[in-house]
Order: sequence, then structure tokens, then C-alpha cells
Amino acid sequence: MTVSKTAEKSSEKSGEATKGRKDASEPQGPGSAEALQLGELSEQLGYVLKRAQLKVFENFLRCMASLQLTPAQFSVLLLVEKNPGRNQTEIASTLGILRPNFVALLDNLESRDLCARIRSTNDRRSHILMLTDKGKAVLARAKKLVATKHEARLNDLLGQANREALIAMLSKVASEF
Amino acid sequence: MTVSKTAEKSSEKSGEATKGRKDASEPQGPGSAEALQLGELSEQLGYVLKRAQLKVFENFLRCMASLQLTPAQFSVLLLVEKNPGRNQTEIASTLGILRPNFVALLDNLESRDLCARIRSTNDRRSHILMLTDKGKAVLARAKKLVATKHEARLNDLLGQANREALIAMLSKVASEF
DNA sequence: TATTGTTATACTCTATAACTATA
DNA sequence: TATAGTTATAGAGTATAACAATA
Repeated sequence: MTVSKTAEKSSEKSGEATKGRKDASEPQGPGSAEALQLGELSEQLGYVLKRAQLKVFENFLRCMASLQLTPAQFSVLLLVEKNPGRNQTEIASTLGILRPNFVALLDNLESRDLCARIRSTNDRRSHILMLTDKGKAVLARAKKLVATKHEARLNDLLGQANREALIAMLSKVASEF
Repeated sequence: MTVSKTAEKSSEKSGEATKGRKDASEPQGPGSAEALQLGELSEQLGYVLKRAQLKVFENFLRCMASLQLTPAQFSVLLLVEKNPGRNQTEIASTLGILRPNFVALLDNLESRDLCARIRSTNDRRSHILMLTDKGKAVLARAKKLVATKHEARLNDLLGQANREALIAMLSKVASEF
């Protein structure tokens, strides 16, 4: 939550650092020593992807502040709801979370009574995962917040058609790149 | 470099864990206990964005293996080349890197003789940044690798027009979301 | 007093090895 | 022996406070 704006501070000060400049023959009006040229960076897939992802996660956290759910926690609740009765390994690996790292995440959800581990009777090594009633209720509220505050914002920004195109392209990149 | 595939291992083993299931009344053929349903997750902006970003960074690292450049290092070289004579604070903040964290990154580039810190004569607190000749040469090679191996792959996957549309939408999300 | 680069530090994510209890 | 969950641990990435030199 302390993430937001830390990268915009250095502004009005040295207005004559034209000494280290080399052959920068861009059309620069007087007093333009502040703004840096991003250049090819703004066309780099990885760069814009990372910046966009940070912004989106930041917005997600703000939208979910009342429920205290991170993107990772939300994805676990969604996946367990859709696939009740699966074990930790299955849920974790589907989300790209390593099993050791999934333990603390689950401990958190379980301590908040959102999710339950149930020892499987078939294979007593496994912990079957299920949402609690509270977990189902919280997830329902979370979905509403995401839809109305988070995803709706993307619609406002890009329009319905572009929003769908963006998701589709990102899915393709995620699975085939 | 040890990042790649760690999350896809649990596959052929328990084919009869159909006991913990509750009211999963999806059309499931026999022996379909392996694949989980992603459900709404596959439509979640943050989810696909993060997955895509990981894939793209992974591919970037593979493409750059011969030059040993990370996405962050590449972005610093690009920005310093485009804006020679700027100081650490300016370069770092433009990239969203905090000044304390920029020190080690620069130490690395400087130790490899790709970038140089030059004490400013105007303001002796500042370190002006410039690419060395080797840094310029390495960056030129890096750009070629990125263009031919990395960005070209996106063209193959989405097509030129869609690639440009994707970058444009991500830029918009990054700056306006 | 304020700013630049820096150190120290902490917290989150991510990754691997190894333990235990089961199979 | 192999697997599920767990612990311990290490490494990145990211965040803040505070210091020395300089303004």
C-alpha cells in the first residue's frame, strides 16, 4: 500500500546541465532539462508490460482494500471455488506458485476462515481445499468489487472491444510466447 | 537464469481422486481428473498481465543470454544512451527504480565497463552517466538481438498490426490506469 | 536547510533442499 | 521408492531511514 508514487520528485533544480550533453540535436526549447526522452523504451514489450502490470496490481489492491485481498489470494479463492476438492499441489501449480510458497499463503486464508484444508480420506498425505461459507461470501463481494471498480476502469479506458482484445492477446502471449 | 519451468510437474499419477469432488457437474469425460478449470481467472486482467509479463521476461533473458543483460539493465543502457549526461537520480526515477536500489545495478554495469559515472563539475554531488564505447557496442548488439529474436517473436505470434495495438494499449494502461 | 549518492536494513517474492508422514 | 505438505533458507526485487559530501 506504500507503493504508489515514489518515482516523481526530481524536478526544478539544475537548469544548466547542458555540459555532459553530446550530440543531442533534438528540437529542445529553452528550459527543457527536466523531461527525459524514453526513446525506444516506450516500444519495448517487456517495459510497457511490466509498467502496466504494476499499475494494474496497484489499482487492484486499492479496490480490494476493504476485503484485504491481494491478487494472489484472490486467484486462489477463485480457483478453489471453481475446482473444489483439489489438493494444494494442484491448486498451487495451476497458479504457478511453488508448493513451499503456497503454505504461508494458505495459512493466511485459513486463519481468516476463508479457506479450509481437509485431510483426504483416499490419500492421507493430501489436503483437499474448499472455501468456507465466509470464503464464498467474501469471494462474491470481491468479484463485485473487481467487476465494478477494477475491470470497469479498463472498459472506460479502452472500450469494451479493445478490453477484450487486450485480454485475448495477453492470454495468447502468456500461453504461447 | 534458473527461472524457467518449475510449475509443471504434477501430472500422471492419481487418476481416481474423484472423491473430494462436490457438485462439479461439468461435462467431464472419464479420466479427466488432471486439468483444472481456470474459470473467471482467464478473464482477469491482472492475472493474464502477470503471466504474460513473466513469459516475456523469461524469453528476454534467453535472447540476451550471450550478453548477460537483464530487462532492467537493458532499459538503463537504452535510457542513458538516449539521455547522456543525466545523473543517477534522473535515470533511476524515470525507470521507476529507487535511488538506493540503483546503486548496485550501476555498480554492476560500471564493473563490466558498459557505463561510467562522472562527477559533475556543476554540482559535485551528482554523478553524470554515460555509456562507454564498449557499452555502446554491447547495446547495439543487444538491440539487434531484441529486434530479431524477441520482438520478432511477438510479430510472428500476433501480427504486426496487433503487436502495435498491444503495445499501444499497454502504454495507455501503464500511464492512465 | 535541502539534495546526491550511498549504506544499512527490512519485507515480499521466488527458488531449492530436505524433512515427515504417508503411499 | 516416490509423493504431499512442510520447514528452512537463500536470492532477487523493492521499500524506508539515515549518513557524508555538497549545495
